[in-house]
Amino acid sequence: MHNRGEVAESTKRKIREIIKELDYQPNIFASTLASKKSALFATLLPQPPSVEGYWNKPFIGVKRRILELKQYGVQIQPFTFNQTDSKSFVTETKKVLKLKPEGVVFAPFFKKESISFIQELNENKIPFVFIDSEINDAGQLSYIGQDSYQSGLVSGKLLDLILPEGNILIIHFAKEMDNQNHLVQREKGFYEWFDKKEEPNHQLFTTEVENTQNDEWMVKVREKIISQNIKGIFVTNSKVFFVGKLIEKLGFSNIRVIGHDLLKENKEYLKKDIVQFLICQRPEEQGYNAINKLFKNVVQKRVIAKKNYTSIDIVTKENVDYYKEFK
Amino acid sequence: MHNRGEVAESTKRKIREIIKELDYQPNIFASTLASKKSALFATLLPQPPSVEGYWNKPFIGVKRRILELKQYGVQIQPFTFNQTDSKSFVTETKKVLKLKPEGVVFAPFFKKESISFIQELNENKIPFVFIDSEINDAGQLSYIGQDSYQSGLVSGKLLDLILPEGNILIIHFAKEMDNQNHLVQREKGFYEWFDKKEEPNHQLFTTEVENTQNDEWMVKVREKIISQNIKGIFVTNSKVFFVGKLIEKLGFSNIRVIGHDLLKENKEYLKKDIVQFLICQRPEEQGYNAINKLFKNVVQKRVIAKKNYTSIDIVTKENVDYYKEFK
DNA sequence: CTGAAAGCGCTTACAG
DNA sequence: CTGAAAGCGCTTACAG
Repeated sequence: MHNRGEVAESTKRKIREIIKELDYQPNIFASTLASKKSALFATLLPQPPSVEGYWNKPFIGVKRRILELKQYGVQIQPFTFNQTDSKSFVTETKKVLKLKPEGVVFAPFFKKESISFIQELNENKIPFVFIDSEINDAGQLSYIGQDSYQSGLVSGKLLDLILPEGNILIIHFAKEMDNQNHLVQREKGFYEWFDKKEEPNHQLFTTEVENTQNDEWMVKVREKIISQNIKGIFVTNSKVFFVGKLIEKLGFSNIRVIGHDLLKENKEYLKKDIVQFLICQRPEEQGYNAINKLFKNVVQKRVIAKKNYTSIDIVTKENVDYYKEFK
Repeated sequence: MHNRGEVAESTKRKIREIIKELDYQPNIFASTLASKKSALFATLLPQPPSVEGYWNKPFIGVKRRILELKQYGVQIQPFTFNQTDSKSFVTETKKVLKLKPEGVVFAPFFKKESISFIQELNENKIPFVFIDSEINDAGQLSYIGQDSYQSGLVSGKLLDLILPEGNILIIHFAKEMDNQNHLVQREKGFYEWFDKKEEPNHQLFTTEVENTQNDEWMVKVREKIISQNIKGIFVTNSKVFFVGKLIEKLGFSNIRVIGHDLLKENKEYLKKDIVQFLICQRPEEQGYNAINKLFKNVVQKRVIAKKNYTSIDIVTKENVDYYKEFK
């Protein structure tokens, strides 16, 4: 039945008929119990700076699916790198390759460094799934995450909607921002919204904040807010709570703020009405799905979709409590 | 090990220790393969008026979970009733009771009639799960659906946000609206938003449309729009496409519209910018979860959460394409 | 009460 | 090449 050697075509047909007639459905429990397959996967994700950091969330999803798949003999070896240090990323990719896993889930955080990693993965025929940000046509099995450009567009629309007048400051809290593709895309989408407006009534400015160890960055941003008549701020990643802190500390009022992701601190600023909208992307689900796609392809030999865009959730003070991590 | 008769306390302890030591995890495949349990569930949901109707969606989720659970021996008997006829609901409840299923998923659409059904279910000790709308403390195993009051509040906020001036019309496309609790709750939440505003600048009106067979209702609503200076419309259920039709037909401009649920027609009006926001609730997920909760409780004897609120998704032209039915 | 055997529906190594 | 047997890790009816 399952392609064992040569069978006469007529017999094949007969068997298929019987299968159809009886509506035969193989019992997956008996099947997996008897087969005893196994697989080793690796994950390579950013190390969250704290237990409240964004990257804990995808990893929660990863662990959850791995736990479920233990029964199938699937194992995982997690690796993490430092978000502010592209060299640590390279070091870890080498460890991954040395392990020779049967599949890899990773965030192509640093574009340049990711490309050489991908080349090696392809050479070794190790299937891989992108999570969080993507590189087009790199031979990936699948991408799991937001459409960053479109999410930028949504942010633009919403900030425009709540901003009667004044200018807008886009803040990237990141090092090597140009090497981080999804931040670039979010900014692009955001600009696009205002570019296509017929009667532009806001001017846009962009700034990068690389270091938040001390409060120096606040001085600079404050300066910009005042000199450029900033009334709206868009933060391109999950670090919008820094802007919340700035607003609280310096006592600004009437500044509208949009950021990303449901971190605990971000949620607090949402509830305090200092941040008006958070754009969210179900990170636990992403981690869960990334492992699941790998499993379905590698172990179950199924074909899977190349792009798996997560929803672009618009979260406000009023609906935030209904976005929980898994059910 | 699994509570078979009397075992000495000391032996029990020893066994538990060994279990812990080996980190023993029972193999669910072997377990379900050997046990051969089975269960029969019933669902009682509204009959969708067309293949595009809302109630197809929860049922897609129901069928999906049932298909997965076939392996566990779970079977389902679906019943449907006519949304505009509470008597058909009563008729079907009788059929359900006659079947004596081991669990029921149903939408307590008509409050009064549901209460007597619930009484019988409780008497027969048949566990049941509410979907879509809920009745408090009725002995349900769980509720799966939105927090309708809160979702009304979100609608209020959004319509307020995009409405510089003018009045608001709330339309219920429903018969026996007072008997449909979640519509009442949505309206309540919606009003609440405007009630707590410090400087009210919109007046609210409510109307019910019971019959959409012909276009008579349009005449009446048109009259209201003009005489009461209506600039915003909120439709409390998935029938907002009717308002889209009205606006297209009568050529109104500058009316802002908010409604519910991602029906195909609603989506079209969203894309045409005739409807500005749709509040959504992941209906397929709800159907899937409802069956799953029943399964977990009845077959797996697990304890499950009493309230399972779905997220209140804010859907616009820009993010609509990323809300797909299941992944 | 309790130990040991049969069987759940498959897969796979093996003998013929 | 192909049929029949062993075994996956459990549950449960049964004998003692």
